[in-house]
Amino acid sequence: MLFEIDTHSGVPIFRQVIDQIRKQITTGLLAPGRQIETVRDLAARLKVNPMTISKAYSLLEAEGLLERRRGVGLFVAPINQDKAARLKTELLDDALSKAAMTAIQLGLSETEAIDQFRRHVQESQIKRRVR
Amino acid sequence: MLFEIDTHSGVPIFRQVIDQIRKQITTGLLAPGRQIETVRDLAARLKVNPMTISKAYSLLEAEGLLERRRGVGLFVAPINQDKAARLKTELLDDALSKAAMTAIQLGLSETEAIDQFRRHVQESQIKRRVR
DNA sequence: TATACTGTATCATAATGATAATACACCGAT
DNA sequence: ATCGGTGTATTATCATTATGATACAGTATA
Repeated sequence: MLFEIDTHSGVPIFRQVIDQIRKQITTGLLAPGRQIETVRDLAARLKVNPMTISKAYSLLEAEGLLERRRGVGLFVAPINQDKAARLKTELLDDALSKAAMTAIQLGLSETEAIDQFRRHVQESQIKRRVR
Repeated sequence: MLFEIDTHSGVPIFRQVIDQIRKQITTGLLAPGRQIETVRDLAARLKVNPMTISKAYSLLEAEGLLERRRGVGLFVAPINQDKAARLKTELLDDALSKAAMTAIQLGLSETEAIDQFRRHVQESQIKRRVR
């Protein structure tokens, strides 16, 4: 479960953690029943306080995406396929609409915006392959 | 100079204000020499504390995008075309790369990602026209 | 039954962001 | 010279976010 944190973005760490895990659950990268990285491990890896991770996990549990097994750890909750799809659409629309609005605000034409976006998609794919 | 603030995004208000004004300056929507909305006015419109706006403006001044005229107000600074272009590219790349990464993380193919993005661009254009 | 893991509660502390109310220096125009 | 408009400094207060250190209940396993 690899991801990074941007400490300069102004977005709270626990929210970034939540966002990343949400993505990984909706795509099935984190499958239901699977145990997620322990609080202490993730905290150490991100060089962040354990309580910050615990907070993120607790909110994800309240959201119904994680399940707690006392003394054992936190696991990905079983998830309805419809719900997963809805969540995924929500995350996607949010990200894309923000970017689209920025491109339009910056005065790009539809074609220009899409060309630029294509470039970034291809770069992202490369990064992903390299990992 | 119209824009909105999302108080639920976790991103500080003063940063959102800075982002919006940066966009409007780099595109020339806010032309050099033009006076920007007063601290008190913008604060009232966004229903936000004046000092929060003052902070945003001060940082933009430190960045060289605004100029102070004592007792009068803040004005858009003259800006090198190269610099404007560079800033614009920076803002655009930032927005698009984030969105692209999200789309890829969510498992979309290049074609799917672009199709979805096109949809959002068209929606943004409509919103813009309506205003 | 120890031991070593889970998550989390509980303090205290600190930085950051935002608010509120007041006051001040500055400028332009009446 | 006064008045109303600039931005901003000041002081106090508050919520949120994050840290650090310590401690504890629950569970699995040796």
